[in-house]
Amino acid sequence: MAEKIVYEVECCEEHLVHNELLRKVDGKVPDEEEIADLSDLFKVFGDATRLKILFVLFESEVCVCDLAEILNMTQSAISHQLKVLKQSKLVTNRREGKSIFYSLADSHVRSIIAQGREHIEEDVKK
Amino acid sequence: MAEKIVYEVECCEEHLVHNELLRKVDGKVPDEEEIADLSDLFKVFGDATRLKILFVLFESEVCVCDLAEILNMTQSAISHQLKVLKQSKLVTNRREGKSIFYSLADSHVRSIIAQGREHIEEDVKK
DNA sequence: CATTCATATGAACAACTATTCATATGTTTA
DNA sequence: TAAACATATGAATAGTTGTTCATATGAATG
Repeated sequence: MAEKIVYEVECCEEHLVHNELLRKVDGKVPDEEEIADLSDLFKVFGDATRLKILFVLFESEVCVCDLAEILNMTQSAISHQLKVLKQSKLVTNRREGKSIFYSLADSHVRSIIAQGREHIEEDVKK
Repeated sequence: MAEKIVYEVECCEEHLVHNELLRKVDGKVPDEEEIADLSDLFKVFGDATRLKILFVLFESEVCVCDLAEILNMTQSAISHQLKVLKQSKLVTNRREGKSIFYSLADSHVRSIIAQGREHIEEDVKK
């Protein structure tokens, strides 16, 4: 972001705290690349099918056809989504004979989802 | 999910641990409504513009036109995204004269994003 | 080694989403 | 109260994404 920050803001001239604000923000917004990586990661969590897959994997290592059965979806749809999950390194897999077993790759998965659930719970309370 | 679980799995007949697996998973995957709410929440994080807005708001309460300047985007684009952020209760706003100031609504925002960044960092290490 | 089973993959299509443009709403000030 | 300013919003469009269908790959088995 740093390269794009305009150091003299013209709008809202009344409160000229704004240049101070710019100094404060400068360097705190990650660069485009990290922002892109982050948003790509959250996009992966932003799909019902992928979330369901992750919730199943919270309980156990599971093969593709079992995932398809449990979630009542086609093997192809599950396989496509597992590919996405693997590309973002949220899951890993291992072959055992004909089957391929998937499992969680990372502890952040649990905490990210846990925080998301907490946020939603708070909405209900209020 | 509970209502959709098939209790007798036919695929991969070799390892018949599968019905045990189904018992294990049963009830652990949140229902469709919670899954939808969760994925909707993560979709909000899954956009570069909205992430940048949140990073700016980490530093300070900011009005719409300053956000537009800082992020070098049109006021309209920012306004549309602020609406999305507000609908998911990630930000709040208050009016001060002609300006409307936005700020973070929730502490989960920081921890969700922090966990996301940690996950990405790990990728770099390995 | 041909067949079967489990999974992966590419193309196609429908659904969704982010930005732009034009304009509306609401507040202040001259 | 008209003009100027800050923000919001609706419609349109281009780009993205998830599923399906058909098919390919790869391992086990008879």
